[in-house]
Amino acid sequence: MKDRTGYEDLSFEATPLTAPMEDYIETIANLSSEKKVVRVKDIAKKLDIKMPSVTNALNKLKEKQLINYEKYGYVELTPEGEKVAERVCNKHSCLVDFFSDILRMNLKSANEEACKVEHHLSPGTMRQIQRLIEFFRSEGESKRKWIGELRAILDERRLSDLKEGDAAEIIRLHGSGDFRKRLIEMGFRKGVKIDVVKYAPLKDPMLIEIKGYQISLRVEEAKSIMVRLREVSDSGDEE
Amino acid sequence: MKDRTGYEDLSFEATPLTAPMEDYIETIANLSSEKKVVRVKDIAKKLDIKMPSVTNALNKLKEKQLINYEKYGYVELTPEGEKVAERVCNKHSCLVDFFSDILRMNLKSANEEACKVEHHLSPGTMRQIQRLIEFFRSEGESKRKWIGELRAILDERRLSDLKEGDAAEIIRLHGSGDFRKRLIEMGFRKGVKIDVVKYAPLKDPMLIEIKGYQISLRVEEAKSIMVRLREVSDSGDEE
DNA sequence: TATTAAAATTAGGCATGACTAAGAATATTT
DNA sequence: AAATATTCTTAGTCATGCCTAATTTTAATA
Repeated sequence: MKDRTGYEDLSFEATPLTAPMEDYIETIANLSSEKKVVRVKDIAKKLDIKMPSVTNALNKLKEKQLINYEKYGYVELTPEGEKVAERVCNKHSCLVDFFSDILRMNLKSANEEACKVEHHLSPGTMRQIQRLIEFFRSEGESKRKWIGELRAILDERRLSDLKEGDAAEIIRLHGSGDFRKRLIEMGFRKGVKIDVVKYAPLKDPMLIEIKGYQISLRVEEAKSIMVRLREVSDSGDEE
Repeated sequence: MKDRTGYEDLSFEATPLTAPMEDYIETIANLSSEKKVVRVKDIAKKLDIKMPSVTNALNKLKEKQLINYEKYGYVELTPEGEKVAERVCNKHSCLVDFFSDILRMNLKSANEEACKVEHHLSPGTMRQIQRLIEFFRSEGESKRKWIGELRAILDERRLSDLKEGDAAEIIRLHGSGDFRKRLIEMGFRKGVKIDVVKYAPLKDPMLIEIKGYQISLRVEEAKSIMVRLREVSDSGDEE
């Protein structure tokens, strides 16, 4: 910014932070409430990047006066940085609430999705989402029934959309006669409980547990099995 | 990808598109339904970037076989590109619906916000949002009342959050006695209608029309005036 | 057809933000 | 205290995706 006023740079108009920079601030804030001191190594690990990238970013954040940081030293947010952190963290947790409480996604997915969009939504939009959440949470007799209806819809998934550790209950079977028949023979019926044990490395065959037996299903097959989430909720992340 | 199978590159695993590249595809799709032919200049204008940037991007998209494009020629999506476009456009319109119908934002804001996040949400999340929208749209006697309640909440804004052209009605006045008193003298009372005429270039003083008079208000002042949207809805984009 | 105007391209730059390789500073151990 | 390990930084590279300036191609007009 040109110094046309005669004042020092008072940052009348702070450059808005880029998404990655917001991520750094957020991570630093999280780490400092977890640990005594925040180190380059920790940040690198949390963000899954290499240390030199962190050093580089820290120098930029220092220039913007968002952190206190000396070479080889620990990292701390300045009051200004704290402000930014609070804004970002509020967005994040508001979005997590939206994804988990309203859209009924599991916490892991909710967190991932929040991370991806939190840098891109305007305050106005966040305010509206906040209100939506509050409305859902506020009590009300008739409201409860309605929310139950909505949840029944949102909790219905294809078996293939579940994640490791998710627990569900069969609602119905789609698909053509042949495979469907085999499923029924194996005990896939409405009301039967299913647990997702794990996915193969490439995420294709999925291993599920049903009635005490473990069965491996191709994802394509699992798509025809509609289930309702129990306990932990979820949303499929991949198509 | 290394050619370890002996096959040519069949793109088993197409590189996922970056956000800007998805934007190009989306823009091309939109333009081709608007116009007879799609030209570099049109794309540049729509995305508000310069032509060389477009040329550059088109060459990359051509390599990925998403568009047909010869030097100095028109641009067309390949069938593969159409698929991508459909995916992206579906996301976009689903999000617009969410922001406008559910969060009650005006179309312009809804579109802007959709553009910003459409590249970052997973298919699983989109599916849940889609269901939420469908649920809101499906009819139901008791549901209507409930939705009305929600809208009353979501349609409440600070006057400062409105956009040019928005129409609203005063709900109540916050703020301390002095300024509040002046407002009341000027006719700011519950139920009175207000139109936002325009904002000054820097968005600070806002010009509103009330009871046939035009009044200029500082944004800080307008924050203390709570209104309910009529007709066109909106969400404030700036803090 | 020659000339001008518009559109598109090439070439070269720049900011971000990641990386590797190598070396310097700090901590830890012996 | 010296030796080793860990942590951190510097220096230099690379991919994206934008830009400007200058040139070339195509289209429109005289």
